[in-house]
Amino acid sequence: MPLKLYNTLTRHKESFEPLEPGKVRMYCCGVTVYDYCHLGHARSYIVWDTVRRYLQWRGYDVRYVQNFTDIDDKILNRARQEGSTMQEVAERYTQSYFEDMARLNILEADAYPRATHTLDGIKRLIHELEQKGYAYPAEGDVYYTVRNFPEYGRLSGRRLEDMKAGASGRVEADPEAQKKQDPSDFALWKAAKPGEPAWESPWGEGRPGWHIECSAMVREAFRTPDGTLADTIDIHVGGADLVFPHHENEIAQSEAVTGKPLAQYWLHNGMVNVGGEKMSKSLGNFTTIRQLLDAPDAPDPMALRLFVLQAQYRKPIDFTEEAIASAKNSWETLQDGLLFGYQYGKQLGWTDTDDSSFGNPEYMRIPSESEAIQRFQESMDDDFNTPGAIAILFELAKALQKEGNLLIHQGEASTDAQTIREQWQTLVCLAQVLGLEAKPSAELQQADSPTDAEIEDMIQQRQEARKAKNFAESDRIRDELKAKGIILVDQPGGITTWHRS
RNA sequence: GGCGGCAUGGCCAAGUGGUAAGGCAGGGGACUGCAAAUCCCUUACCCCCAGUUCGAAUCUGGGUGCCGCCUCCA
Repeated sequence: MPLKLYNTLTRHKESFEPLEPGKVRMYCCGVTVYDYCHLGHARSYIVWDTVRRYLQWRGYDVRYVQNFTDIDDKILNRARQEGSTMQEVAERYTQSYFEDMARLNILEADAYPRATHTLDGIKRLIHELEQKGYAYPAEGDVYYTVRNFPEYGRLSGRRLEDMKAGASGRVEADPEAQKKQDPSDFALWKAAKPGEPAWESPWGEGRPGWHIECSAMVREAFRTPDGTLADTIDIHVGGADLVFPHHENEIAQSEAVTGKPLAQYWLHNGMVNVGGEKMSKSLGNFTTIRQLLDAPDAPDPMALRLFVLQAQYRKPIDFTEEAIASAKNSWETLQDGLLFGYQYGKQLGWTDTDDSSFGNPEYMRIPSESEAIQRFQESMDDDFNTPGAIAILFELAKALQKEGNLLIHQGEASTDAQTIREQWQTLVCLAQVLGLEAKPSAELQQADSPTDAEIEDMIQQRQEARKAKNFAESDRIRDELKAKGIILVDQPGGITTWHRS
């Protein structure tokens, strides 16, 4: 069964065939570093991180590259506001990006090209476009001649004529409009105004337009071993709001020069909505990742990850209190399953629970033909159907939950230890493919935690109170132990068992 | 106005021709002094209308509603 993915370019699910067998070249459009990332960013990068992990799990050697846009009007404005520099602002939010993503268990890319480090490549590309007749200078700016690229609009499924109506009105207010030969043309290079950061170029001091950096970065980041610039990569991803004009323009820039497709597959993630509306900076309805995760009663970052992956990546998701609350509870269930081995492994007679490799998926050998894994792969192969994949995780987690409960309450499981072990390891391995991981908390033995003997003693006292039908006293003892993390379970026959919560 | 997408139980969400996965939240029962925990059971004809078919949530046409893009945007 092949992996299928929905290609925005064709608007169909297609079988995935990398250019080079076994290898995947994947580029993700990153952030403009002028503010903290919000939940929209979180979704996008969780989704693409998951896609990357899955491709790797499928055996592909993936090169994953994601850029930082560190030259931009918005960064500049921010710097002006706070009397800082573009570089300083960009650096700060680049760092905050890494911090936020690490919390969400998003793996680092293989390379993080930045606009400020790509100036040579950008200028070379603009020069080539100029030579081939796709670009023209105008008063220090350089624009792309959209009319000369017949394929323009193919990715976003629109024609130039159709866009005119909506674009008028706005375009006329745009000061750049005077310099453009056509309203659809877009800037490749912008002349610097006095006091703005600027780079030398054949067209005068200035800075690159937004779209050109990605075209230049893809060429350089995926060079062949002999140093030849890359023409085509396998997968290009980003938010659905980048389809037009950003990705459309990237295609126009790159393909006009190379004559080859920029990417074989274009994948786009759906938006995060708030009250049915897109979460965005301009609407002001955004919540930053750190706001959510640092709030009192904040969800575990994995709960946020779960919230995102519980919807298929192309569909919009609504960010609500209720949804997060639900995700928190869901994560509890999954987390208990992931920690099962740490909690019950010894009791089941597993001999390796103290090994340093215990719980590490890399050391787990699970039967790849198992039903759970087959179904997991089937779901994920269908355009990364993470909700379907997560359902399998829950089935495993619930089965383990049941066994754990039986172990606590009856002292033995209903299945043999080896089968349970396989279930647990399967769960841990598959969850890791989705980036969902639970780490055993380092035995936070509270200082006031009573010893086993003390607990037994108190249970004995409570037993006597119960015999005397002094239930107020027996309940008091039970509550006292509960406050110390000891849960009592009264069994039929007057036996009381206990465990630490 | 143009282009595209979505509409499944209280909430979220899979399923794309054979009579509805999963999560969250509920309900009932067993057990219990009570509770907790545990165990068992349980909740949908898939927006509307018409059509194709032996059979449609699933295909076709029409309608309604919501959303995204067309301006910076993940």
